[in-house]
Amino acid sequence: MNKKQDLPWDNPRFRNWIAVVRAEKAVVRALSRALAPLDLKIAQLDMLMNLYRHPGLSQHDLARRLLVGRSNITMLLPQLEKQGLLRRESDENDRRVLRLYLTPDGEARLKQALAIYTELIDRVMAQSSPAECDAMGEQMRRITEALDGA
Amino acid sequence: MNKKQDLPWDNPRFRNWIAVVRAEKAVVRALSRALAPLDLKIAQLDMLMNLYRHPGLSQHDLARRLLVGRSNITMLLPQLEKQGLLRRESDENDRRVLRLYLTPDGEARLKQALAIYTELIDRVMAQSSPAECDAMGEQMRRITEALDGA
DNA sequence: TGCTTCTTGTTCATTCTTGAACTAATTTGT
DNA sequence: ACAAATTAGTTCAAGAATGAACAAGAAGCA
Repeated sequence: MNKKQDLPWDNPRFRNWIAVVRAEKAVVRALSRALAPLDLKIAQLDMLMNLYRHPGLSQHDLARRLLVGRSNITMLLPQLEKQGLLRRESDENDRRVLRLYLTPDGEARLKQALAIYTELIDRVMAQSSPAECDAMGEQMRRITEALDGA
Repeated sequence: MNKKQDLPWDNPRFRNWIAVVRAEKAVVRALSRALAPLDLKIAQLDMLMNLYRHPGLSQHDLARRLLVGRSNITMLLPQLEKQGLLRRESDENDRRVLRLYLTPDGEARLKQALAIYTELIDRVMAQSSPAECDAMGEQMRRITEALDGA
């Protein structure tokens, strides 16, 4: 009749998920600090990464990719635009949409940031074998799919 | 000489970590929505969980456990106190510190929230075998340790 | 064509989080 | 014992993220 017996800390799935949350938070903090010298926030880096891989993305599509609201994009873009890291071009076929492109400066800054990011992730993932790492990535992709479907 | 060849998306470690970030974000969004009917935010649930397991925690120690600033605790506590979910008692030995305890109402609300949380995590982790899940948890714990040390 | 409905991006008010500066209380060193 | 350095908690201003309400443009349908 121990009241704690049915609590989630005895559930391996729950405990393991908590470990994921803690690790993710720790990495985010480390990355934030590592990026500070480049004057880049993580949210900004996410944008640059997406625009590098998908040039010409609309603000709406970028928001969906980043899992943030459209208004968030509107508020963050001027910072990056003022720094000259990206530019907005209005679509000729649809005058509502603005298409986003990295500038050469934007690409250069992105690559500096990615060097820092990969260095951190390599260090962090060195805690596991390549096979373990892949297995974990696979699990995570399944989780994302399971939630996106629902 | 493809300029993209040395980019992190070709690095399995990097790609797998991105999968972690995306999965974590997806679960957080799902949990947020699932908790809305209880009028609880995730940050508040985190507090209640920690106070349940460690009654009498000081605000400072709670902040360290949650990896947030002390001021954050100060700002969030009144909400939970007003709802009658926890109480603050000043320590007799050290008049600077306030010790935090769940009220019976707080415990009851916490258990409702944990039922929702575990249901979600069970569903999400059902994507992996128990062995895979444990292996992943272990990797995550190693990552957290590696970063906490540094 | 003309009217309704959707969609894109912006604005605004609100909430969360942070870090620096501050007060009060305790500890340390001499 | 007492000044200096630490520590716990609070306050404040600023930055980020959200969702609702809105304007302009596009699409669907009679």
